[in-house]
Amino acid sequence: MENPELDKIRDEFTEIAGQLGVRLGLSRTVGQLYALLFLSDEPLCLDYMVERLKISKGSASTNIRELEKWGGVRKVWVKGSRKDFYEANPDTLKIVINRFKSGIQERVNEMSGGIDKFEKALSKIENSLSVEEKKKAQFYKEKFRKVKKMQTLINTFLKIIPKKIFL
Amino acid sequence: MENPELDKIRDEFTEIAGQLGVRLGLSRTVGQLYALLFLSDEPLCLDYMVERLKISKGSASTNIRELEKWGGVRKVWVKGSRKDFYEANPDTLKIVINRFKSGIQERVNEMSGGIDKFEKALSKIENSLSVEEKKKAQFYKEKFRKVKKMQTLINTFLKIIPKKIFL
DNA sequence: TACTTTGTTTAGAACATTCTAAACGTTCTA
DNA sequence: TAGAACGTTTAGAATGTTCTAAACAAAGTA
Repeated sequence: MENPELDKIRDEFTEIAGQLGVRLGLSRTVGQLYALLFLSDEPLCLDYMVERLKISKGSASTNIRELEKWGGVRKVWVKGSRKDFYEANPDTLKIVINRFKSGIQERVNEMSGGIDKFEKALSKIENSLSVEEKKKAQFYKEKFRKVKKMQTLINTFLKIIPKKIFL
Repeated sequence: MENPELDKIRDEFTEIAGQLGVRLGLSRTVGQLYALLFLSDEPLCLDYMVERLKISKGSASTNIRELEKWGGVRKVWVKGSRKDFYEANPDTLKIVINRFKSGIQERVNEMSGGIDKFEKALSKIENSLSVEEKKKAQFYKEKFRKVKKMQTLINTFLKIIPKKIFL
């Protein structure tokens, strides 16, 4: 059943997937877990993954749930076993894209909040500023507006992504 | 010239930009440096940035060049000074997008190479496999083809991005 | 040539992340 | 109810990243 050549290919594939995981802001292990499930024609239990990837039970547990959170895997029930089994969500591309989108959106929105705050702060102190300082404040305001415009563009764009990429 | 309120706003803005830098796979300091230049109406020298951000000269030197590499800033020559001065590339959005694109593309291409290698390796050993193993090898091949398809989609999409977002 | 100014490189410190191992809690089984 | 089988949590180890400080290199100035 176990062929060393086939196993080697699988192991190297998971390794590459691990690097992709890191790039996506997840951990290496998350990527490896997904790859292992992606290359399996049946659901796998934690013990198996621990064995295959040579990782600890704790790490497997934590990371598989992280992966679940991102919609990368789902728990499946296997009759006759008390273990948790998992299978890969086959829609890999969607997972990757969602990971990206929410990552960007999160940060963009966080920034939006900050900018609003700054603009208010500027307006508040504007009157007490010298002519020179007023000029600077005005300059800042323009820059902030520019950032906001950028955020709007990004948000609009993110909304288009799924439509465009799944045509 | 220095107004504490204005300075506070600038400092908080650079702080947020630092977090954005991290999200983009650059360092915090890179983000902060860009923000500082972005909010300045004149080119700044390294000493000034060291002073403002309370970072070391070495860090400033290394990170400003990283930023330069990504097209975020450019060196400008200021008459009467031997120092290097920098100014922000005003096209922030383009920088961010380029950063993303090349980051993804790099990884996708790296993966493509790996997949090709795997497919060749599979073809090579195919004959020496048992019936059961052959089935597994076939299964792997299908999966690899799926990954390749995904990569093609992503590449196509990345080519569209600039057209769509700058309309 | 000696000194100053400026930017770069690098060894190691500080920090953040992610892993492991072990303790723990829960649920099932005998 | 005792023990086994699992998954989860957590303290600390291992690892990786990015910073600082200091030595260094280069190039101008006196």
